[in-house]
Amino acid sequence: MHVIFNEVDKKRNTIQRQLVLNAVKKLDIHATAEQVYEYVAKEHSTISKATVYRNLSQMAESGEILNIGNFWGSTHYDHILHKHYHFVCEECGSVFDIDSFFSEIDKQIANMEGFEVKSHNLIFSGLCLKCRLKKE
Amino acid sequence: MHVIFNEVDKKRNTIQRQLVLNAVKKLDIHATAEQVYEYVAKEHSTISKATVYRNLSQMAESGEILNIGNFWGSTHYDHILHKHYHFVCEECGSVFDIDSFFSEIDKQIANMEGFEVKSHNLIFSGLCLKCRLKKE
DNA sequence: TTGAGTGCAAAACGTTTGCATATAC
DNA sequence: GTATATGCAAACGTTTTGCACTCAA
Repeated sequence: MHVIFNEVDKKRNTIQRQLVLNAVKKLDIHATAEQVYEYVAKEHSTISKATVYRNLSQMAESGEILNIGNFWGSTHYDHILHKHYHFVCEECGSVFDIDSFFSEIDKQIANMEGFEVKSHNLIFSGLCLKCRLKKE
Repeated sequence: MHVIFNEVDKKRNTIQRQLVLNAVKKLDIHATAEQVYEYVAKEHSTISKATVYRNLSQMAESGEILNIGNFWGSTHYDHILHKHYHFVCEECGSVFDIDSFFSEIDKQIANMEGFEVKSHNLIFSGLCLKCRLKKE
């Protein structure tokens, strides 16, 4: 677990790149590009959204972070790299980690259908604790 | 399985509404709003995209069709209502039905985390047969 | 008759792109 | 020095909205 991604991918180690990655980690809320932008802009107000988008896409491509899908109209990123799932609250849109993983099911589906299954993404939805309590 | 959705939801039975629902069924490709629009426009050229979007959202809300998520930048809809999963080809973007369903896992997650889990969405990705064969 | 549904055009939204400039290497 | 990354503004594709009009009930 000590791969230096920047060297592998030959990416320049810019301040912006560091700030974007740091934001995803520090925010720790499965942040969107917008949330990362707002966070980074506080300390480095000249950063542009394009740079945030470019870095997030690149880092997801290289595996430094994870693109966990599009919920509530935006792409969310995760800094936790081990395989796990997510829960999205249908009321407030918050995203939570679900620390389970079914490693066998890709093979099951591949055998059934003849596809080359490379991965799967499992999203639970419902009400988070906060919103559940608010409802009564 | 003979619920008359229009009566339940008090929706007017417009030509456009019928055409949109029919398109989702006839296309049978987990169509996007754009695909539904193009299909319907062939027989009813005056329909507007806004009407297609409005009807798709409404029908997904009421349960007449299923919003199966946002892949490749667009929301896809399914006319098959029984619980099942999907496979998205990362090469061509085609969406296929996977006729499996793990009915117990919502409860497992709920017990673990204290959320009110209402449903889950499982998306497999990889290469479809066509794209797999094209690759060699 | 009347208000839910429509068509249109404009706007909103998230995201990507072209280009001149800045900077990491 | 050079080419990659940046900032900006403009463009993009998807989806939503305001409004006057239409038509299903």
